[in-house]
Parts: sequence; structure tokens; C-alpha cells
Amino acid sequence: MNSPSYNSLKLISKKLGVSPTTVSRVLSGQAQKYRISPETEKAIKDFAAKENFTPNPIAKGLRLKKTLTIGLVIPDIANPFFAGIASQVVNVARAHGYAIVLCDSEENPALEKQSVDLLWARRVDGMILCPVGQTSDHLARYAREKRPLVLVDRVFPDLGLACVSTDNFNGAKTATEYLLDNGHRRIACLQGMPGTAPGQARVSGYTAALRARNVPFDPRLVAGDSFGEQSGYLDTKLLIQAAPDITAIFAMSNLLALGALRALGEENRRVPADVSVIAFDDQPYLAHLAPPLTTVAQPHLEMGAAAVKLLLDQMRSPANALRSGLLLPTSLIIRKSVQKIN
Amino acid sequence: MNSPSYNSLKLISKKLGVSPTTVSRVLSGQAQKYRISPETEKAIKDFAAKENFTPNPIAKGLRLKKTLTIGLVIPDIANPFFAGIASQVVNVARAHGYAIVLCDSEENPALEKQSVDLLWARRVDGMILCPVGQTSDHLARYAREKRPLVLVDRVFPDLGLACVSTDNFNGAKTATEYLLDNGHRRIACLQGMPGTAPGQARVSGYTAALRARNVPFDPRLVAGDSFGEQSGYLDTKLLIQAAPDITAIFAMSNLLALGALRALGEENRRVPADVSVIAFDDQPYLAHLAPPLTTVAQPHLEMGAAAVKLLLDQMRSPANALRSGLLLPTSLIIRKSVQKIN
DNA sequence: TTGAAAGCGCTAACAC
DNA sequence: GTGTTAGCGCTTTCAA
Repeated sequence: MNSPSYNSLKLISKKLGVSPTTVSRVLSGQAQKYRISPETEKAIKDFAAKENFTPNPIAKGLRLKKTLTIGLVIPDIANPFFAGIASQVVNVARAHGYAIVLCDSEENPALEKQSVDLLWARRVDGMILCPVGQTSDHLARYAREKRPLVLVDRVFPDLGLACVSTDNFNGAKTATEYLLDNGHRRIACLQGMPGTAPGQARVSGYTAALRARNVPFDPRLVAGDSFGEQSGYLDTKLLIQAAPDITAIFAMSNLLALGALRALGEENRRVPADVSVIAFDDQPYLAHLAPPLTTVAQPHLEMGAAAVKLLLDQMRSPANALRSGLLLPTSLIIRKSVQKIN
Repeated sequence: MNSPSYNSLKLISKKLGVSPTTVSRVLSGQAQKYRISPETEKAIKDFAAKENFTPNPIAKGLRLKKTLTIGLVIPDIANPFFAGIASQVVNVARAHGYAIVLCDSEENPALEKQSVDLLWARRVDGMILCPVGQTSDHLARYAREKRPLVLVDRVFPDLGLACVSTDNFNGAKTATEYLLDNGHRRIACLQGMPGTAPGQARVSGYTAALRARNVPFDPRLVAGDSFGEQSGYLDTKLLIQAAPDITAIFAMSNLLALGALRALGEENRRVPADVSVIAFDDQPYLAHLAPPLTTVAQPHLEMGAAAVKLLLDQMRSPANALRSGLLLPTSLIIRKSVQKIN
């Protein structure tokens, strides 16, 4: 009754007067294949059900060299963007019989590398990684070794690894065009962390939209160094000093938008009457801000699900699975933070 | 160069001309204990470092009956409250050498039970569980079996299991008193999911505060059936119909508060001019709402950390570890959603 | 100071 | 139809 002592194939086979092999065969659904007699099969299945027995997955893992486990490395699980991805990864993986081992790299490249190593050392069958986004050296090796691995969000497209990300370029381009359509010409851009694929793609989308409409690109209007609230606040403050004539801010994350809102409030600029704002990545609370924020929505759930599916493909056939970039579409969610001017 | 073939103690021992035993001893830090010669020790350590070798944890797990793994079951990892707890659990666990296997019960008791069973079947050394909160039958058994298990948030105090939760009673009492201090008498209460420990404790705190100030308790002012935004919206609508004279709403979660804000907006009641609002559980975005919301903050990070620590205690000595409830203090974060009246 | 051997619980090859 | 045996990679007696 105390401290759970586990059952085993051997114990069961003894109680039932058959061999461990037979029990193993029945319990792994191979009864048919080995033409085990229906009575034996039933006896074993009933007994296992009654005793609530499942073959020890550790022993199975050792023997089969498979753990039915997927590693998930995320820069910050408390960030709703990543939490959304994680939730989908967990659920889809479970549906396929895989468990998720979760690591948090705390936006720290060293911790990321350590987490990745740790997970391989623990013999996960595959891994989903949202890189912190600055370095990819430690990943090149895994690409060569053809380990089942898919990158999400801050991807490195040139590594020959499977990647899932959103169409950041077009998302940003569309948002910028929307601002232009509303008469804005002096549009600031809070760029987030430079050197990350999503950051770069978004800024490219922004400049592409300007160029297409012959609006001069002013490099002083592009600012910022991270995706956090602090950067949004500080850089908006600086921006207002340096370019008081801006009429719109395009923030490359919703945290940046939050920070911008705070700075704008302090500077007594009303949104959207004085300055229009567009954010990136939709979150439930954006609809409840004052004003409700217009934003570029990313398909979180699809991202997580797609990552798992790509990974399962690779695990099935490591050699010839598709190893390219998947680009999911964004959508512009129009709320009330952009005002028409002129 | 292709497909990673793992090293092993045996392989290494062969290359070094010693026995697997010796390699194992050195690599598990038992060199001293077995008085292995410094040269042998160094040779083995150097080689392991060069080859980047770590003993296979699966084999180790089989032999030692320990997996250095903790299971974490959460009702919804996309909910920032739980994501905050998870982030701390992951980090503290890692610091102690444990990996986290994450399950999402999707607020579904059946899935919760399945997840718990799955994790034990996978031989996790211990488990941290945020129950969905309605049933506890399947947990009673684990209490009897003295499995390492700690409950977080929606705890069941009478099960003889270790629990971590916040002092919901006093948190709610303090918030209600603050409303009373500001002259409010008709205070509605969006109660969240009935039958959950936190929900009940919060409502008790609310009524206790009323009683202490001789403000009559009106059961019609208590409404709601879940902690989600929908319920906040709908029940606020109904509340305004049923009791148009309310001057304040105490929402037992921040999602409920969001819903209330939306309903209030539609009904043209300004916050806080017409109706004051207090939320429960602080989240970064609350400071950016219009108006910034006053709320009862819970110590997320401490909750996660405390849970891991209690669990580690139990895993060290399953028989006589502390198995009681830990109550963490809340704090009232005063922002701008409460107005003094009369 | 080191090694040989057994066994953790499982599955797959090879009998019969 | 079923069983015997070996071995996955590790740790731990026991022996030397």
C-alpha cells in the first residue's frame, strides 16, 4: 500500500504462467503478428488492465533507443507569445504520443546552448527550438548531423534546418501601407532586437512599403535594440526628442507598443489623435487597451502545430525529410489606434 | 559524421584500456572513494571531455530507478498566470539538475488525470500539479502512496498533500476593505469558478470584509462561473441589469476584470468615475489599461520556486517531508481604477 | 587500486 | 503459438 513498487513484464509473466516475450508482444499490439492465442491474449490484457500496468518506458527507451520525447527550448516561457507556441506544441505532441521536456533559455545564448546539449544528452527523439536569435554556430553542427530539429520564430534560414516562422516581411509591409493609406508620412519604427530574422524582415517590410510609395526613408526614425517594454518606452522618448514631427509609430512587438504608449502618455501625446500606433503580434489584452491597438497578428497556434508536424516528419525519415522554411501568413487586425490625417 | 552514434562507457573503457567500472566511478565523481590513481582519473576525465561524453541517462535511470525528471501539469500554459509559475519551476528545477516534462490539462479533469498517470508511468521522480480544481478523487491515492507531489494554486488542503497557494482570503479581504475605505457599499463580486479553493477563499475574504464593517451582504451581487474573459463580460452585463446601483466591481481574476471593462464600456459606465474596479493577479499589461487597474498581486515566481523546493524535500525523504499548505502573501497594487465616493 | 559479473525491464532474433 | 537468449548502457556488489 505504501511507496509504489512497479510491476514488470517478468512478474506478470510469472503470475500468468507465460513468458515475458509473450506479454511484451501482446502489450505492444503484436499479438496478431505472432498469432498468439486469443485466450492468452485476453488473459494478459485483462491482467494488465486490472493491475494498471504499462511497460516501463525507461527500459523500453534503452532497448529501442527511442524515448518518445521531444525537447522544447524557449527564450522565455512567461512571454505570452512563446507560451502560445508552447501550448500548441505540447498538445499536438501529446496527440502523437510524445511528451515534451521544456527548457527556458532566458534569452541567453549560453543557456540556450546548454539546454540544447542537455536535451540531446537526455536522448530526446527530436527538438523544437526558438533560438534567442543572435548566434547560430552551435546549430550548424546539428544540421550536418541531420538530427531531428526544427527552428521556430527567430529562425536561421541558411542553415539547412527546418524552420517555421511568420511572414514578417509582408506583415510589416501591409501594416506600413495601412499607415501610408491613412496619410502618414513620418512613421517611426521600433525595430526590436537587431540581427534577428524576424526583426530584420519586419524592418525590410517597413522600408519596402515606404519605397514603393516614394516616401523617403529616414534612418533616424528606426530605433531600438530589444523587443521589451523598456526599449519601447525609452526609444519612444528619444524618438520624440529627435523627430518631433512623427505622426505614427510602428512597434515590432506588443511589448514595444506598450512601452511606446507609456512614453507617449508621459509626453502628453494622445493616441491616435496625435500619434498613431501599430503593434506586432496580437494578444488578448490589446483589445482592451486605450485605445484598442491595431496590430499584425501572427498565427501562434499554427506555428506550434506546424513545428511538431515538421519534426515528426524528420523523425520518421531523418535523411530525406523536408528541411526548408515554412512561412505562415500574418493578418492585420484593425482596431482604433490609427487615425487618418491630412 | 552522419547520424549521431553515441559513445558509451564500454567503448571508452576499451579505448583507454580500463574497465567500464572504473570509467563509471570516475565519471560519477567516485574516484576518491575508490582510490583510483590520479593518472587513470585524469586520463578518463580528459577523454570524456574531449569526446564530450555523458553517461546515458536512460540506462542510468533504469539502473538507479531515478530519472532526474519532474512532471509539471498545468491547466493552460498559454495563461500568463500559469506560464509565470512554469517559468520559475523550470528554472529552479534546472538549477537542481532536474528536467521538466510539461503537460497541459486544458482545464479538463479527464485530461488532468490522464496526464498525471502518464507522468508516473514515465517514471518522473516527482510531480507539480496545478489541478483544474473541481475534483480530487484521483489525487487521494497518491497522497496515501506518499508519492512526491505538490499541488499549486487550486489546492485541496485536506488531502494530506503538500500545497502552495496564495493567501487568497486576506488578499480579497484587503481589496474589499480598500473599496469600503473609498466609500463603496454596493460592491459586486465576479467570483470565478465556484468550488475551487482560491475562488472560495476570495469570496470568503470579500464577505468577511463586508461583515467586519457591517455592510449587508447581498448574494445577488456575487456572480460568475469561470475565471475567463467571457464570464467577466457576460456577468457584468447581467449584474448591471440586476443591480444598477453598484459602484464597484471586484473581479477575482484579471481576465474577469478585462471582461468587466468591456461590458462597462458598452454600457457607457466610465471607470472609475461611475464604477470602480479591482482585479486579482497582477500582469504587466494591467498598468497599461485605461485606467490602469488596481489589483491584488500574487507572488507567481515564489509560488513556482516554493513548489519545487517542497518537492525536492519530499524526494529526499518521501516518508517524513513536510506535507502541509504553504500560504504566500498577496499585496494590493494601487493604480487608478478605484475612485473615492460620497 | 581495479575488474568481473549480475541485473535494472524491455524487445528482437532465433529457435522449436 | 510460444519460449530462450542476448543485449541496450549503466552501477554495484563481490572478489582480488
